[in-house]
Amino acid sequence: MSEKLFFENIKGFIAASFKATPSFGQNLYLCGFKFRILFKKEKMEYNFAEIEPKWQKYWEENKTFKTPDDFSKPKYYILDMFPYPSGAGLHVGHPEGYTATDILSRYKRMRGFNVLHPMGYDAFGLPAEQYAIQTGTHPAITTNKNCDNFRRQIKSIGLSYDWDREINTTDPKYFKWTQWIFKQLYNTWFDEKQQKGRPVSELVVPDEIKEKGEEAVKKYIGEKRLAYYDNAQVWWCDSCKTVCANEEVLTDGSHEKCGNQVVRKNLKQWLLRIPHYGERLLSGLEKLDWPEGVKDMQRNWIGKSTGAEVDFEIEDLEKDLRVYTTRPDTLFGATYMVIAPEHEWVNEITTSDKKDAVETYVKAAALKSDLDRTDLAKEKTGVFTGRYAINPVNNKKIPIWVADYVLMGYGTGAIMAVPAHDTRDFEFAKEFDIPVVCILDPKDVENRDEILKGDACWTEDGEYINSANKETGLDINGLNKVTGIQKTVEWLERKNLGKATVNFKLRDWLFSRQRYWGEPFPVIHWEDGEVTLVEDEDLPLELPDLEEYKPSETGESPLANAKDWLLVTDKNGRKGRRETNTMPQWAGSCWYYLRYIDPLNEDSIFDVKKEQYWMPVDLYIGGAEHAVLHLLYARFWHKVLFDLGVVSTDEPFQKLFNQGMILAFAYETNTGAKVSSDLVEEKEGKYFHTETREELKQIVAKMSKSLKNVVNPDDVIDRYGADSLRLYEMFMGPLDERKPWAENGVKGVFNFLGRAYRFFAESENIVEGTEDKEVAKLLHQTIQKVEFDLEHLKFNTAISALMVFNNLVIKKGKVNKETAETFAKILAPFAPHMAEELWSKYGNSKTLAYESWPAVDESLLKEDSFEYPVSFNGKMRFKIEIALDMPKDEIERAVLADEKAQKWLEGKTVRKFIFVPRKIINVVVG
RNA sequence: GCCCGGGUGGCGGAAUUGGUAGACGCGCUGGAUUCAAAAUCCAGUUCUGGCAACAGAGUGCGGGUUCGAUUCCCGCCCCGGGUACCA
Repeated sequence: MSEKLFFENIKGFIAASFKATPSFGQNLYLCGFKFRILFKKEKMEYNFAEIEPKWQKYWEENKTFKTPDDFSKPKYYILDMFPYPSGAGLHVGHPEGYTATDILSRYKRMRGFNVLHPMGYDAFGLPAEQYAIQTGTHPAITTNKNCDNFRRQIKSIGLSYDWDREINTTDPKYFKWTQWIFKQLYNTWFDEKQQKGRPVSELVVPDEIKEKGEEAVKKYIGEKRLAYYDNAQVWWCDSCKTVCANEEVLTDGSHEKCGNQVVRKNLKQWLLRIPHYGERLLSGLEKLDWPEGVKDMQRNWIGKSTGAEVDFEIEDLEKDLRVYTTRPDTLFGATYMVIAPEHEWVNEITTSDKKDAVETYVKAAALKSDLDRTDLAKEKTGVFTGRYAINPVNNKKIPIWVADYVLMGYGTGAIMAVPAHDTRDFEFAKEFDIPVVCILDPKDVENRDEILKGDACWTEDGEYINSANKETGLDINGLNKVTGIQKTVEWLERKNLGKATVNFKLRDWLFSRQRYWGEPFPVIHWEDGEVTLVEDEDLPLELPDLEEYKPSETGESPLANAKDWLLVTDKNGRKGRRETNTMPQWAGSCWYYLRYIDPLNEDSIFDVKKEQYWMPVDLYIGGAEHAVLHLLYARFWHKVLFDLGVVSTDEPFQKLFNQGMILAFAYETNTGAKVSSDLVEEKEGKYFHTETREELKQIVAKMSKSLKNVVNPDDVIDRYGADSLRLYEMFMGPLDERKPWAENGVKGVFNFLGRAYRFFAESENIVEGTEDKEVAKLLHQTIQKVEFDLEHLKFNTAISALMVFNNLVIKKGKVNKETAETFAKILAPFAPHMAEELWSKYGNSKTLAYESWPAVDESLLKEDSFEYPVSFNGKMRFKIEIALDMPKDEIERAVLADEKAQKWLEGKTVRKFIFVPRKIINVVVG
C-alpha cells in the first residue's frame, strides 16, 4: 500500500477522533506527544506516462492539427523528408528532424501562420520485395504493417502532423499521379532557345524530316522527348537482379543497396533527359536558401564546363576529328590526340599495320569495368593508331592515340592532348615519350625552368610563349589565360574550325528497374513497334498480384510472368505487351510534397488554387544523404511541371536544412568483439563488461545492428516520456552536426522537465500580484532568446534558455499566474504535452496550440547600467558597474580611480584607454 | 588529388561573429533528506600552484594582424562528408 493510500484510509478515522481534518504531511499532537505523520505532502510528481497519452488522445479526437485551406491567413509549409518504412521501425535518428520541424510548426501556429505540416511514407522499395521473394507475402502487406508501426511510433512522439493528409507512394490513388507525371515527361520536349520544356504538340518538325515519312517524324520527336526508351549500357547487380543508376554504384564498383559488385549490361531502359535542364538546375540554386555545401555538391554533380569544340583534320581521311576542350588557348601545345576506345571511328582511323595492337587494346578496355579503369588511374595506358591529325593553329602533324583515360560519355570522346599544361596528358606523354611543349610561361614559380623545358606540368595562368603562327594568323603570345581563350575561340569561329561550347557532367537519368514493387510504367509496346501510353482515364495502372516475386534470369522484371496483366489487345485486334520495368524509388519522392497540398483529390493532381497558396515549401528538413539525387531529381520534375504550367513556382524548396546524423557509442573488447551497450558499466572514465569485468573500448559510430548500439525511441519514451525524447533530440547540439546519443543526456532534460513541472504545476507556487522584477526581466529575455533561436534553428540554446529561466524561478520560489502561463506557452513547442497539462491546470479549457506567442515587453529589457569587464593589456581583471549614459572621459576617470585598478596601474603609465559601449573596457599600460 | 564541413573542460556542447572563453546539461566531489537506498534539494567543479585571497597557462599545431583573436590572415596536422582520369 502506498503512503498516500494508507493516509486516505485512516484520514476519516483521524478526522472523527480529533474533530479536525488533517492534511497530508501535517504534524499531529496526540496526548501530548507529537506524532509526525510519516508521509510527506504529496508533490506534484511529473507523471509523463499519464500526461502524454492523455494529450495525444485529445489532439487526435479534436483534430487539433487539421490544416484548413484558409487562404486568408499567411501560410507556412514545413516539410520533413518522408521515411521509407522499414521493418526495423524508427531509430532515434528519425525523430531528430521531425522534432525540429514539429517545434517550428507549433511555434509558427502560435505566431498566426496557417501551417502545413504533413507526413507520409516512401513505401516502394527493395526490402519488402525481397521479403516477398523469401516468404511469398505480398509486399503491400509488409509495407502496410510497417507503415502502421511507423505511424504509431511517430504519434507517440506527439508530433503535430495533419494526419488527414497522410500519403503513401504505394497507394494507387497516389501513384496514379506519379504515372501521370511520367506521361507529361514523355510528352514534353526541351526548347533550347526558350530554355523551357514545352508540349510535344508544339514541336515543329522540320520539312526535310517530314519528307522522309511518318517513321522519321516519330523518331525525330522521340529524340526530343524528356522520357525515352532505348538500349542503354547499364550497371547490373546480379544479386539484386536489377539495374542500378550510375549514382547507386559506389566508387569501388559495388551496389550501394547490397554491396555486391555490379557488371555492365545492355538493356532496353527508360531514361530521362535531365541534362537539358542542367543550366536551369544550376542557375536556380542561386536564389535558394540552402546550405552552401549542398549547393556546391549539386553544382559539382551538374558539372558545367565552358570550352570549345575544335575540328582537327585527319591525315588521308575525309573526316574531321572533333574534340572538346576547356583550354582552346593551349592549342599550340597540343602534341598528340586521344580517342576513347569506344569511339566510333577507332577502326577507320587505325592504320592497317596498327590494327592488331589497337584491337587488342580496345577489347581489353571493354572488359575492364570502370572500377578497374579508375583503379589503374596511376598508370596511363594507350596505343598509337598509326594515324595523324593536323593541328589547325600551326598545321603540324600530331599522332592520334587510343587510350582509356578518355571517356566516350563526356564531350566528344576525343581530346587534344596538351601535356605541358594538363596533368593527365603529362603523365601519358611521359609514359610514351611524346614531346612536351610548354607554351605558357608561369613566371614567378620555383620550378619555372623545369616547366619551360617540358619536364614539369603547369596548369595555372601565365603568359603565352611559342603561341603564334604566321600562316594561320593566330597569335596569342604575351596574353594571359582569359584573353588567350577569348582570342582563340574568336579565331576558331571565324575560321569555322570550332565554336564555344558548354558541357555538363550530368547524364541522362536511368529511370527504370527490373522490379515488382514500384510504379508500373503506363506504357504499352505494340507488336508493330509502336509505343503508346495508357489513357489518363485508365490510370492508375495497378500492379498485378503474383505468386512468384523472383526476377527472371533474363533480367526482366517479375511482371513479365503476369500474363493476364501483361498482354493486351486493342480494339483493332493488335497485340501489345505492357512495359515490365517499374519506376525507381525516386519517382514517388520526386513530387510527394505537391500531393500533401490536396491529397484526396481524385480528379486532378491537386487543386490549382491550393497549390498557389501553399507552394513553395518554406522549410524542408532532412538528411544530407539526399543532397544531390533526391533534391536534384525533384527540382528537375518541378521545373518541367512549372514549364507546363502545372505548378506556379520554378523551385520547390525555398529553404533547406540538413540535420546531422545521430551516432551512438559502441563498445568492443580487445579482440574487437562488440558488446551490447546495456552490458557496459562506466567507472572513472573507463568501461567494463558487467559480466566478464573485461575493460572495453568506447567508440562512436553509426547506429547499426552489428554494433549493437541502436537506440529505439519506444524505449526512451517508456523510460522518460516523449517530451524528454523531443527535448534531448534538440538539446544534444546543433541540428546540422553529427553527434552521439548519450542516455545520460536524456536524463538531464528529463530532470529539467521534472523540476519545471514540480514547480509550475504546484498551485502554491503560483501567486497573485505583480511579478518580481528579476523574474519578469529574465522571462522576457527568455522569450526573445527562444524566438531568435527558433528563427535560426538553434534549438539547443533555446532549450538552455528555458532551463536558465526555470532555475531562477525555482530559486525565487514563486511566480504570478501570468508568468506561469507565459512559460507554458514558450515551452509548448518543445514539450507540448507538459505545456498543455500546465495550461489546463491554470484553468484553460482549450488547447494552447493556437494561443498567440507572447510578445516581448521591451520596457522590461531596458538597462540603465552595464557591468563592464575591465582588462589590463587584454587580460580581464575585475568588473565595474557603470551607468550607460556616462560619458567616456568620466568613465576613464572612474575606472582609473577605482581601488581595484591600482594594483595594475602601479609603476606603469596608461598608454591607451579603450572603451567599447556595452562590451568592454581595456586599459593599455606599459 | 580536388571540393565542402569540423577540431573548445572528464563528456555533449555555449560564446547573437573582433570584446568577460567554458552558458546549459551530463559526470564527478561534498552536504541535506532517509533506518538505508532510489528520487529530490543545496554547494563546488577548465588545468597547474596555493588552506585561501590570488597568480600563471589555456579554444588542434606554428606564425601574423590588433589595445584585444575560439572568431580575421598565412602555413601545417588530424577527423568527417562528397567526388574521382569530366579534357
